[in-house]
Amino acid sequence: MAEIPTAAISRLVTYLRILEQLEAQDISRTSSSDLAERAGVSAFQVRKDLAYFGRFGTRGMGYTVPILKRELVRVLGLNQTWNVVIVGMGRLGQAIANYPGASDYQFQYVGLFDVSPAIVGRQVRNLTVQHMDDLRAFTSHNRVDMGFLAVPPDRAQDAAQMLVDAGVRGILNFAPVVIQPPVEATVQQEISDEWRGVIIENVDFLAGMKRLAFYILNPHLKDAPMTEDTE
Amino acid sequence: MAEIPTAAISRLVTYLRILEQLEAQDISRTSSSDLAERAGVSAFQVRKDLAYFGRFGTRGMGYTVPILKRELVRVLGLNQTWNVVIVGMGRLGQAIANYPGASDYQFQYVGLFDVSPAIVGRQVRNLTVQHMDDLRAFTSHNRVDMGFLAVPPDRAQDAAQMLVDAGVRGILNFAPVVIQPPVEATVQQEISDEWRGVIIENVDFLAGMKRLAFYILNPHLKDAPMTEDTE
DNA sequence: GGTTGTGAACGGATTCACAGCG
DNA sequence: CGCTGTGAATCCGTTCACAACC
Repeated sequence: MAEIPTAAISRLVTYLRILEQLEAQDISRTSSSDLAERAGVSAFQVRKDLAYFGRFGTRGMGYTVPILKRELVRVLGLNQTWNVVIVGMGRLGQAIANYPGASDYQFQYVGLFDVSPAIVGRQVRNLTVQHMDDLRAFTSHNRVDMGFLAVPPDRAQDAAQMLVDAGVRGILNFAPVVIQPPVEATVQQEISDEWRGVIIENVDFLAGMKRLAFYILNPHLKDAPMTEDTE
Repeated sequence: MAEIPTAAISRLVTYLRILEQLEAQDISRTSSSDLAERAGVSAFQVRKDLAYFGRFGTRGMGYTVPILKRELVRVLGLNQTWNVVIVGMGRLGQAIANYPGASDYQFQYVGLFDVSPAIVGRQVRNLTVQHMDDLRAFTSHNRVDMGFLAVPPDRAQDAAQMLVDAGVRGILNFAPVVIQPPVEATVQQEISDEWRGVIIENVDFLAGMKRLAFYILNPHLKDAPMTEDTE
């Protein structure tokens, strides 16, 4: 399991972003070494990462920006609509909802939820924040693919459970906690079926801050982000 | 270079968080398998990760929560004060500034910066947002260890350069771009000395969102986050 | 000539088995 | 006897060298 390195997927996202920039600058051709330099990795790495998914270039020529972009969009599953709910509409949830770029690839916020009376009912980006109690009813009437979790740490596990009960297929967890499938107390293997196949991805800013502190104190342990000779 | 896996550092941060929770629950002892279960990794992994930095347990007994916590705090460099400036005080910057937990380990926001007239002068968490033009003067009068970068993508590289010029030792980059040391146009190896040793850590929510999309479509490629048998 | 695509080699990270010690 | 700490073994990801091809 995991024949394609997870790190490769992160890099593909980076390559795609670079291709968007190239396209915006009307640059129509690129190469593995050009991409490598812009992405801060080796050209070998670029070619290997792309090779996991197909043959997108022309030998002797390089890659055509729009073609490679289209292929990466397809590979990453960004050529389809993703319906997203955000759970937790405090400052962080609002920042996420308003952050530009999510809609570029059909990520659509279809529902916003919170429990605080001060927040429920508020208008954010032409959506009205609903109460968490209404999440279940909402998802039974609307397709929801992902949930973004922006609640306080002590609420995260419960909120994640509600998202899974509501049938989301993936959770982007912003809370600094490890989200766990429940360890069903009495009956073996029962509740956890809902969790089977639910993908959890973490975006943890406090952890990033602490890693940064560590690497400032131990710079030699950091694999330098490659700049000069790319190959 | 990189005798200690970078992934190990991320896991140490997780262990530390778990130890805080245990302490809050007045649990004073734990073990590698207990930590492993809570962190979603194997017990081997926990022991190996800790072994990179010392011997913190007692054979036959396990670990004492406060002791292991203290040691991890020391290892991660969290037993000292870190002075932080935030560059970019839009919604995201404000959410970061107000996010609880940063001050737990002496991360102190000492300066907030932006370029927008609508934002400069505003009061956030008993600090007044200053103009980017004043960053240099500010850092010459105040020690600043890290910069958090929460500006729009097209501003990120420039803002990073300003932070480096201002002498920060690390950047936590929230913008969806690769921050690069400058490729000094004319003279070889000149400007990039300032960049030598500057650590860059990324927290990219748009990338997380796209990885999530990919893994929802290709769940078998995701290394399952370990739950059941921990060893 | 130039650049991609890829099997093989390498190195680093995880897993394992067990020695060490309370 | 139990759980840690760790050298050895394995596995996986990155690097490499070069064959394939425009």
